[in-house]
Amino acid sequence: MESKAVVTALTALAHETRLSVFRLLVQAGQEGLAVGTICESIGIPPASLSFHLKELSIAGLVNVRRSGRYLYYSAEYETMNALISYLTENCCAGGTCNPSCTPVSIELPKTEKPKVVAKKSTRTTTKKSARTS
Amino acid sequence: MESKAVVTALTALAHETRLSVFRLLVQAGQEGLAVGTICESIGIPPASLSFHLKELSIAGLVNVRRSGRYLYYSAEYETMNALISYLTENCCAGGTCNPSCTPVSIELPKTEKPKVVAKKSTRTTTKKSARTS
DNA sequence: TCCATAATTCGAGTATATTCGAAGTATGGA
DNA sequence: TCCATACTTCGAATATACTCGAATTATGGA
Repeated sequence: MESKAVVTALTALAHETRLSVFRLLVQAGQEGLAVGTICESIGIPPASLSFHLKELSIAGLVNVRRSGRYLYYSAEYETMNALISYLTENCCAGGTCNPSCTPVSIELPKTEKPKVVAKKSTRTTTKKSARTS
Repeated sequence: MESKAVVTALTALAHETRLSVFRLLVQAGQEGLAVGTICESIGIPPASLSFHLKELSIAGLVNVRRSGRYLYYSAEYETMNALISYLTENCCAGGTCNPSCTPVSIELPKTEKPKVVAKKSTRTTTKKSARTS
C-alpha cells in the first residue's frame, strides 16, 4: 500500500460518522448493509450519509453492490489489513512494542536500551494478546 | 479506547507529513529521535514540524523527553495497538476477513453466506500472515 | 552574564472538509 | 406508463486544518 492511499484511508476513517459506519460494516460481515439501514443506525440525513459513504468508497474501505432498489455497502477487509500493516511495518527497532512483538533472532533485555541488533523484515505485531482497547 | 480518541488519533495520522514522522518514530524505537533529526529526514520548516508533532502528541501517538537542548520524540506503541484493536473489534460477523481471522467455535463454509453462528469476543486479526501491503 | 543553538508558539493568509435541503437518477411494481 | 421508494449529486453556507516567517522560550557553555 502506498503512502498516498494510506493517507486517503486514514482521512476517510478520521471522522466520527465515517468511523461509526465503517465499524458497523466491519461487524456486519460480507453481506453488508443497505444505506437505509445504516441511516437509521447512525441517525443522519441520507445526503450526509451518502457523502460519507462516497469518501469511504474512494478510500477503498468499502464495497457497493446493488440488489434491486437497495445498495449494500460492505467493509473491504483487505484495505483495512493493509492499512494496519503499513502502520506497524518494521516497528520498534528490534525492541518489543507489545507482548507479541518479538525480535527475529535474539531476545533483548527490557530494562536497558539496546542498540539495534537484528532487524525484522516482516512484523508479527498486534495479535489478540496485544489488544489494549 | 473511546471513539473520540480514535478519531483524534486517526486525524493525526491522516496527513502525509505526520504519517511519515510517525512511521519514522515507529521504526526508530523507544529512544526516539530529536526534532532536528526528524526535520532533516522529512525536509520541512521547524515551525511546521512542531505543529505536526503537537498534533501527534495531543493524539497520544508520541512521547517527548528532553535531553539537554534536544527534545526526543518517540512513538507510543500502546496507542497504535489500541487503535488497531478498535478498528478490527468484532469484525466480519463470524466470517474470515483474512487468513488468520478464524471464528471461535465452529468452522464456517466459505462458499455460502452463513448466518452468525458463534460470535467472537476478542479478535485474532492481523497477524503476520494477514499483512497484505 | 551573554551568546548560540534547539525547539515552540503566534498569527494571518490560504486551502480543504462538512453539512444537508432540494433536485436528480435508478429500480420495482401497479 | 406512472408512481413510490432508495439513494445520489448539486451547491452554497459554514467550519476546520495547514503553512511557515517572525517572535519567543529553554538550555548549555564560554
